[in-house]
Amino acid sequence: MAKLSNVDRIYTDLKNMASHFDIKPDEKLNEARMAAQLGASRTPLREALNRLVSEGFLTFSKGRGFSCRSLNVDQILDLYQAREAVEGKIVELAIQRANLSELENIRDSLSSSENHYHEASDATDLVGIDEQFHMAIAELSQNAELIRILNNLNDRVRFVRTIDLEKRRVVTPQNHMDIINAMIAGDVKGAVHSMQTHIVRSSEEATEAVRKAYARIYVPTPAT
Amino acid sequence: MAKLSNVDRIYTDLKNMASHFDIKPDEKLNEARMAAQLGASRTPLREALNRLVSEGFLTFSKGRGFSCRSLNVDQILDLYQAREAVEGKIVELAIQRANLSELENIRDSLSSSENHYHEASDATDLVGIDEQFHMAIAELSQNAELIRILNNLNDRVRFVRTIDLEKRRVVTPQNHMDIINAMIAGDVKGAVHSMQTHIVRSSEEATEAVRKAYARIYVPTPAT
DNA sequence: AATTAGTTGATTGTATACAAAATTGCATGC
DNA sequence: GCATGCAATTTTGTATACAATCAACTAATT
Repeated sequence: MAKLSNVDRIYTDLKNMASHFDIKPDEKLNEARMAAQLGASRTPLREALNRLVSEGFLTFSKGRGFSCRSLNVDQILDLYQAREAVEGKIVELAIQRANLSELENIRDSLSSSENHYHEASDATDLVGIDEQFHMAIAELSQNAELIRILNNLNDRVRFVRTIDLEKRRVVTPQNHMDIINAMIAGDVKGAVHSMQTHIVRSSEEATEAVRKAYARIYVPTPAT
Repeated sequence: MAKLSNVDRIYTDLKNMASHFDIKPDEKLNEARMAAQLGASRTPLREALNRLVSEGFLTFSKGRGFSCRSLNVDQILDLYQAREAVEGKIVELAIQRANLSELENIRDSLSSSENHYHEASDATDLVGIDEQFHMAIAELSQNAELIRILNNLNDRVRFVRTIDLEKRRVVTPQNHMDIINAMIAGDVKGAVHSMQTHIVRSSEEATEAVRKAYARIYVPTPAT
């Protein structure tokens, strides 16, 4: 409906590639080749690349062009900590501003998706379900800026989280239930604490996940 | 030393213009005219514009080009709330990670700049001193992502804060002293609370400040 | 053998041209 | 008077051309 510009399309494609490290960490990317690959000229490509620089997916240095961001544990931990800050505030605001039925809706869709947690075949789905929960709460905060920041943070940790879940296969729907129940009870402190604990727990796996992510990036999968 | 590209220069200029609403809220900007004004062609201009879209200074819609973001109270309050979230976490991390002398340095430069608070002729200086304090603490958090987000938030509220201080002429160095003292004492709860209170207090003036900002934007100053 | 200078090739940086789309102004009809 | 449709004009969207810069390689000098 809302017309998508060519730049938007290129931007989305590139963001996916950068998120999944299809462009390898620190790898310089060739504009002409990439433009051809995406079926466009360098002009709209570079516009999209500039957006991604501002969003932390790429880096740029004059004369040397664009490179994928590097992948290291410190950066990932920084992102998780930023999520703690942002989502703590989000929970606080959501409790203030949401009405009961909105919160109950989230809780209900949570119990119904509990099945999915066990059926879900690949880690991508698991991460998707988790993100959906967090974004649903974020919407209730009614703070466009926090939503925007959280979206960006999610985009940038998604790959590592997916890799993490791929092997561990452990997801914690109980955490989600604790969070939403505390919110329904109006227990701000408890809800914020549950949320932050939930995120910290995820981040603790980050070190190992980054190592796995590297293996995944540099040893191509046999087939899909 | 670090070579600045043309795009970087244009980007910086445009960001200043957008920050100060030299481009009026919701005003569509003409690329050809703007390019001429900045002494460049549309190609690097559009690259810079795309960066600013990603950073929340401008909006873009296909076929209609770029516009300045709109200015309203809700958005400003959202930004202040995001600052609360981010700076709360920053204080927490800075206490964990900074050594005593680093904190004492900030305290010392604070007392020496107290003079400036009274001498400082224009509101721009006052806001600058305030931002410097907040960024100094942010550096001690050693979290690049939180620093990055805070920089962006500061850029986007600066104009309104400046307008606010211009008339009120009231700045609260005591707040800063309370924050840094609590940090030196290792009082995490107290420090976070002081920081957030400090920000909330500022945000309470936002409604009035936005009104003043509008007056400033649409009634050009006689001369400089 | 190591280092530096020079040369070549590839890649980025920017201007410009042109095509596509949107806006404006005007005329026409209701 | 107001809305509607069409033409003219402006503005945006993208490709391409070319200039400036960088990287890689070779060759010469110490």
